[in-house]
Amino acid sequence: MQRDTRQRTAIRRVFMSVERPLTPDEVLEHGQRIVPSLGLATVYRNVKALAGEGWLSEVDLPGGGLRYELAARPHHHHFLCRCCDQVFDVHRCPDGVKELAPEGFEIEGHELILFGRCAACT
Amino acid sequence: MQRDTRQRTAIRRVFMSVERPLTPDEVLEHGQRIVPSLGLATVYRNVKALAGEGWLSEVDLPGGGLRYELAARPHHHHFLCRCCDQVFDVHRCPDGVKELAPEGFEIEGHELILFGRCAACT
DNA sequence: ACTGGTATGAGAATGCGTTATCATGCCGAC
DNA sequence: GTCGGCATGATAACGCATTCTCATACCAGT
Repeated sequence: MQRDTRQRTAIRRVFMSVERPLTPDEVLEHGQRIVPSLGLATVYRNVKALAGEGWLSEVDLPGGGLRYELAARPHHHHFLCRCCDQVFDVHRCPDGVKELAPEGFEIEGHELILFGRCAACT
Repeated sequence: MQRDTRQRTAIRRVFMSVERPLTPDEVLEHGQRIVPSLGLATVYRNVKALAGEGWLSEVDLPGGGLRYELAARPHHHHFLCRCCDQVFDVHRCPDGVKELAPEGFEIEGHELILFGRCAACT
């Protein structure tokens, strides 16, 4: 059975208040502002559970380490700031992606990552 | 000073004969067909050196672990086969990528990754 | 061919992200 | 409020990619 703990509630609140994918470390940092005793293991456990039940989705970007974001977001892509390593959402998507694959290749999905400097780092 | 060893020559030949990014393990596997005694440490050393001198470029895709490819290739993107984990080149690029960034964000580069099944795995 | 010195290779060691351990805390049904 | 049992948290352990170690091999200049 799924208990409703302060920690789990805090982690959910973190994702609902931030509109970008977070690493477990970032979740920990934000979550400790709500529950100071929050531990990293708890973050991993809950984030994995929330992804398992479809509430979060995994975001696998270059640079190692999975990030997580709310699953209930429309199709979008990501901007990775080379300065602060934060990831931001990009809500537009180029047209014609499906037509880019070589002959005989079957496209199931795509990911577009923009690299650069975010507004705060410029 | 840079010596011209059988191993280094073999590694260069591997990249010149394959038109897709390779992981160190893939380089080892292909290279051992030329120099059977080739070791993984040597692959890592040479691949890093060749990237340092600009002959190879690093390809950082989701899924962990850097891949390498010839640096002297025109702009292109990648197709990651979810079945065999090989990466293939995609030579076309969607238009208007530069215009996708949010206000105040400065784009320095972009990477488009297609996921699916390659021709051999279909 | 000789020789100095760099490159190699097998395995140990490292770094890092993630997961397991287990005593303790706290949720929630009673 | 009491109590059983899952969740938590500090830390150890793990997996994996990558790098280091060092004795040996083999380029390259003579």
